Amino acid sequence: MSTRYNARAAEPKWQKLWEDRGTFRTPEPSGRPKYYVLEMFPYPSGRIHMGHVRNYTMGDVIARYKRARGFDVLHPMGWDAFGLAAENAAMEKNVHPKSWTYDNIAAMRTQLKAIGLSFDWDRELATCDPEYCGHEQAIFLDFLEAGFVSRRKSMVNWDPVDNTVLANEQVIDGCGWRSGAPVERRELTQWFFNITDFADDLLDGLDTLEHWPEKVRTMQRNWIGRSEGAKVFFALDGVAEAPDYKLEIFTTRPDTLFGASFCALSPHHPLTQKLAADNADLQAFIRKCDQIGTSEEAIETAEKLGFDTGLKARHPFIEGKTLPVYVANFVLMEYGTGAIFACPAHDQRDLDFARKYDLPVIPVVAPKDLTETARAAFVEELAAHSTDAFTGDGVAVNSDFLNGLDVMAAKRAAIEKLEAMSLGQGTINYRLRDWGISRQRYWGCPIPVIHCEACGIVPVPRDQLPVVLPDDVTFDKPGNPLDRHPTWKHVDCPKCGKPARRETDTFDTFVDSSWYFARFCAPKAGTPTVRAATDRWLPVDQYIGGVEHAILHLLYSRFFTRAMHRLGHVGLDEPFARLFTQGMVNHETYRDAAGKWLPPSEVAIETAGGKRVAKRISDGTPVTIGSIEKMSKSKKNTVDPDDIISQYGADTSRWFMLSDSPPERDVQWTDAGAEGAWRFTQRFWRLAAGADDIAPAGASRPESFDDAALALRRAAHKALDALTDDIEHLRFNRAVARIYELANAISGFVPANDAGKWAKREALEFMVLAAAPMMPHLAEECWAALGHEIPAVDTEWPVADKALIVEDSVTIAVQVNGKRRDELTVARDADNETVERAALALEKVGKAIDGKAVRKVIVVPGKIVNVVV
RNA sequence: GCGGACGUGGUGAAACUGGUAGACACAAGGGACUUAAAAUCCCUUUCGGGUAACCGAGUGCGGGUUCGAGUCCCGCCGUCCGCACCA
Repeated sequence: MSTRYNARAAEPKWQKLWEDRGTFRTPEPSGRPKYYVLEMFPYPSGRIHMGHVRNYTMGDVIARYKRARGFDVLHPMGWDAFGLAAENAAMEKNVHPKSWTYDNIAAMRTQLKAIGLSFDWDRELATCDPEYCGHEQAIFLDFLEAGFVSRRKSMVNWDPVDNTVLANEQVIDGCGWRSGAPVERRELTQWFFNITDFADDLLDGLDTLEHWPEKVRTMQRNWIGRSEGAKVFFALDGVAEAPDYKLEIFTTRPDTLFGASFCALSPHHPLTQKLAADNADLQAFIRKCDQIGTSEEAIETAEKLGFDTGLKARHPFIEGKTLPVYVANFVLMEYGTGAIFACPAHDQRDLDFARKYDLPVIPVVAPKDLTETARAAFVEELAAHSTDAFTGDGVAVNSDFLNGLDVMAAKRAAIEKLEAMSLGQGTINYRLRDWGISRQRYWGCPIPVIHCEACGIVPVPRDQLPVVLPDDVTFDKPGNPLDRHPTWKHVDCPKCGKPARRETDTFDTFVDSSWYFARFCAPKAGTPTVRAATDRWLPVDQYIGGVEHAILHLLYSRFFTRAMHRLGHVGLDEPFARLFTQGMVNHETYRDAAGKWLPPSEVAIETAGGKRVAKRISDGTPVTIGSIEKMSKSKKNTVDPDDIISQYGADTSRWFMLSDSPPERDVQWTDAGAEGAWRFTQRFWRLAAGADDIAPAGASRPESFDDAALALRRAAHKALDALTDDIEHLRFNRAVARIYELANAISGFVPANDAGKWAKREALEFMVLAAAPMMPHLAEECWAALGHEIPAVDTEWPVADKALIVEDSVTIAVQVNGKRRDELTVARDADNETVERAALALEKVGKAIDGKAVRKVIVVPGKIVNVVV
């Protein structure tokens, strides 16, 4: 044996062996239980980063562990390959998005393979592959036929410089994230998935996802934002062009209608727009509202502003009463109907507005159980002075037929009355919007429809799929290259044969990632999915990824699965049975004297007088050590996995990513930590491969063991048992600690006889096999050195002997008045009386009792004795 | 503002359903081996007092429940995340 473990030589060797043997190829149905492990697939940016290493290592540990436990494992990998970055690269570096993307994929595949991940590479796919696109287009056509898709005008964020639509998250402080130009609101005809039709189902489904983080479920619940209430129609006086105009509003508090003091319209409400057409003051007001901006700060400090339209709305319940109609900056067109009725007494915003414009405040709900006088005082105070609206539960007052009812009952009664009068109806409103999927981009999956003057929207016939992107495009001009391509969009209508126009918008890339998990079940099939395959593998048993996808990707995938279920592609609604969101990888930041960010590779850290001091390696100038932040290019605090792997090996990186921090929390990358992990791989190697005082492989178990050997066996079985449980629960940092414990136990053991040698081999084999999912290459190397022909990866997971885990005797703490005074070793099954007597006999206990009368003795078997005096 | 998570040594963290707080690792200090260094091995390391045995304090702060609280309850303070004029 050489004295050093050479990861650089060993790792490729074992990777090749696994590949040659087809070890990780997904098995054909075998009757064994299945397990589908999936990590969110990456965007092929060109380089793997440490976050990927962490994410994929966690998945790999599970995949390898489940494989060893006898599961048929599906563990695929692919590429979320469409997206804007490829077009930006095309513009900046003059490379074609396609070659840029596929080159990146090739580079990243090589990097991922160097980590030794147990993917079935035969199932690899990229969402930009024409086959994948074609199947996605077929699913879209299915959705279209099934009525899950619609096409309508909607307001979008339009970047006037880049000539493209921006997603909400691409708008920063009202400007395009790339161009910096102020974003315009523009009305555009767009394709939508009717996700709101599934809103209730998506909401209810969350209750079944018990193995999802509560946090993610809450976020989705809030995002869907279901609220029950009523639509109310207010007849308007003073709309000259439409005397019968009815203003439709949404409210969750129909019980407060008797407290209404005004109505308010969004600046973007159609009626507002109509009124503004010949009203310059209103136009100016609308402009003022739009200028306030969308930053959090602006919204938080924004004053309530209103513009009196002069219109009057007729109160639905009070004959002859009218309410002024304002345009107000705090009313959003995107929510509800874009118009409200305001009850200042019971809504803070309405109250702020009413106090500012001196509108009436009419309390119609009072706290329960107030005396007559107290209630009158409450009403008086709220109406006249208070600046705090009363939003709590209570009883209706000043509300005619609602008086005396509590809020819930009053809501119901109000809705009933509105419905009877045909002035409104109970309704449910969602915050969730339909999913706009049109993108005016080149590098995406083309939407497979054709626009014909005569026939309208015509789906591309299925035998003409996939609609592929043209290669000959230019990026020298802003806007969508598909749109200005000389020939691509010109096609004959499949229905009437006349010249027609291809849809030039492409899908939002979230569409691509909404079904890839289903495609992985049968990635080569001629149909988008194969039902037998999705039935066999879905749901994904363990899905792992970052929390940043808690809402969009996961919600869209849940929607897709439901829609695909109705069409028979899959047989279930929820694609991901268990979800785990892992934390980020952080690193210290460094800046030079000029405040410029420096990468860790250019900085040397020294410890002087207990303080850490940083210097620039090149010239020794001082460097400021900054805060610990998520690794990012902008702050240059990144560590390249390739560098780490070439320096220490993949197993060291994997080990370090799993140790110390709980997987759901952020982990800090430190050089010292990485070195520590590397030192341990070496120690592990010396311990396992260098052991010359162990029994031969396959030797039968001795009849008896001396105390030291028995203690080692106990330690080994205990560590194995605990580690197995830790991996089952994804507590990788604890699993790592168990390996350290076991290694420490083995290090301190010297066999005194053959039984001892046998015990040491057993412990070493446990250690190697238990570490194998985490450090697979090192484990193989050690396993072979221990004399095994069959690779560790094909060796079954060892099972701990429960009899060895339970100790015969236990050490328990003895407390006096809850304070620990001594400890006591007793037989595991000693009865309470014996334990109590032994505890009281202890010298230190007697001293602590100090002659006082013992009032009570609590004995918790196997845990503790507490003497109360 | 609303919702959620969290707060434990110099550091990352353990502590299952209330039962010996600090496992395991990093860092630091000391020692062994070596001509020397690297590597390795051993020891110390929650804080305060004491040579020591030992004593006292200790899981953000203040209360409470309990024989017993890092863990449960109430009220604060702080950090992080999500949402946000949602009618």
